[in-house]
Amino acid sequence: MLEIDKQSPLPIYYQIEAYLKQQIDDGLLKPGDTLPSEREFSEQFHVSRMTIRQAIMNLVNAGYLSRQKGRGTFVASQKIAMTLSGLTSFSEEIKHRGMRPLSRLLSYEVIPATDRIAQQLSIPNQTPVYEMKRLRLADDHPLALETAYIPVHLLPDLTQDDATGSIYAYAEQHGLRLKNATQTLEARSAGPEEAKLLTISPNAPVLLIDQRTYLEDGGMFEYSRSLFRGDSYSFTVAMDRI
Amino acid sequence: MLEIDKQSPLPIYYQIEAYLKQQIDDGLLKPGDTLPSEREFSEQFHVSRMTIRQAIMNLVNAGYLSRQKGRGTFVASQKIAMTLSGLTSFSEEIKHRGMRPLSRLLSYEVIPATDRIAQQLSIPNQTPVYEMKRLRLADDHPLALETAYIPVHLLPDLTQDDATGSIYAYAEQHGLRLKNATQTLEARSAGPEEAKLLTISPNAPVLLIDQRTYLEDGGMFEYSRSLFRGDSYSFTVAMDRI
DNA sequence: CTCTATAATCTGTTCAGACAACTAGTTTAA
DNA sequence: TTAAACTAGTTGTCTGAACAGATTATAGAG
Repeated sequence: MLEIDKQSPLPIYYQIEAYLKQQIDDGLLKPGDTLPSEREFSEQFHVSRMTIRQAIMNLVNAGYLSRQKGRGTFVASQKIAMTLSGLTSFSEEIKHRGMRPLSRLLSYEVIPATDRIAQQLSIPNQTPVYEMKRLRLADDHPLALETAYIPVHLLPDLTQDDATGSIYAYAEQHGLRLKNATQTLEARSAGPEEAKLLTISPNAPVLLIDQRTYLEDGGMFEYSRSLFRGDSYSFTVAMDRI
Repeated sequence: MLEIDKQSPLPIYYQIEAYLKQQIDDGLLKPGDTLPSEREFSEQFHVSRMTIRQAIMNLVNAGYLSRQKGRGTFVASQKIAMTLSGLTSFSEEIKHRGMRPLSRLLSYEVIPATDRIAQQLSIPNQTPVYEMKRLRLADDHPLALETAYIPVHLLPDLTQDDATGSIYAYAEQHGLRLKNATQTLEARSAGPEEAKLLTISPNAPVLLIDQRTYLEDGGMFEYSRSLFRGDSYSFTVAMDRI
């Protein structure tokens, strides 16, 4: 039974939201199950119906619940929720698939932005940017080849050591607030050098993923281009409102 | 200037939402612009602040706006909104890219579901399903090869003619409410027959997209597998909360 | 026993107001 | 001059209430 702490700095709706999400993740609430009505929740937790509503609506948007006017609130099928709440960090994703992630830094330098990179990052030509090439491995098997570009002025003190770990974590520790990203996927054939690094034969199919990462204030943080081995990586995405 | 119709069957928040979306799409509100505060809107439209909030929050979730506590509400960069509101129909997407979509029905039959298809559709083995193969063209150039499976009991009266047009539209006209879909993408090499139909050389890279479409009640509507030409198709997706 | 009207229950929408937390600019004190 | 305190403005959270619209169960009429 959930105890709500109205004194907590965490909002009440957030506490209820986390509680329900836990119940679903733990399997105590199964897909198709009917949830108590808003009024019942409201009395049970001694909070306003609008507060309950906010918790429920967030879970509906995240794909955990579904509701129908006049009928009630139901637990949604699980797969959608998994893919809708976008976990993006390479390390997290590999761990989630039950493998051990590893990165090898192939190169690290500061270069003036070329036309294409400047355009992708929405910055003037020749602006200094970090260029970092990394080989991504899962259980010691090469999985992807990534080239990332970040404007130097956003992270002026970044060192080669920092680049070995998670850049996202480093950025957030230095006051940058990342908000969202867009990815563009395409099928390509691997070139000779790429094939060698990924230990596949030349012209084998690879998934080319261009990623643009945005900051809270709307500015761009990073542009990266990755090549994933076609035989060992697939990408899943959920879409609403067809 | 927007006139709100409080007698309209359309909710007030929805009218405000549509009005703001229009302003953004028309370029009257540009990325980075600051919106009036909630209180100002509230007085301007003579509605409660909570109603304004609901309109704004929906647009924030759709990627059109962003907000910061203590600062205000701002128009977000456009690309994200475009990809976040998931337009999925092949025809719509091709039109959106300024091309002319066309479908050629290659085969249409009712078969008992094989293991793989039954599993993908969450139905018992051997259940009758429609199998429809279509070649998708954009401006008369072959773009994709699609094989779709739909349980017969969901659309018992489907004819070959119906299958030539939009199945989604047909399903909705017959009382089925589609809710969402998941897509899994992978890079592959084209086989000999596939290559011939797509007019590419054998072993050329193709994008394999598996799609599962769900109904409002949580049941599955369709499983389809498409092969897109790697040289002429890319797929974009937006992700929140990194 | 069947069909229809009614009632109860549910989510959806809207309101007016209150206080908290954060931001940015201004004023005051050292 | 500089730093701290204050203030006005903004979004975030929460309350309690009311009515609308959809769905389901129930009671009553035929």
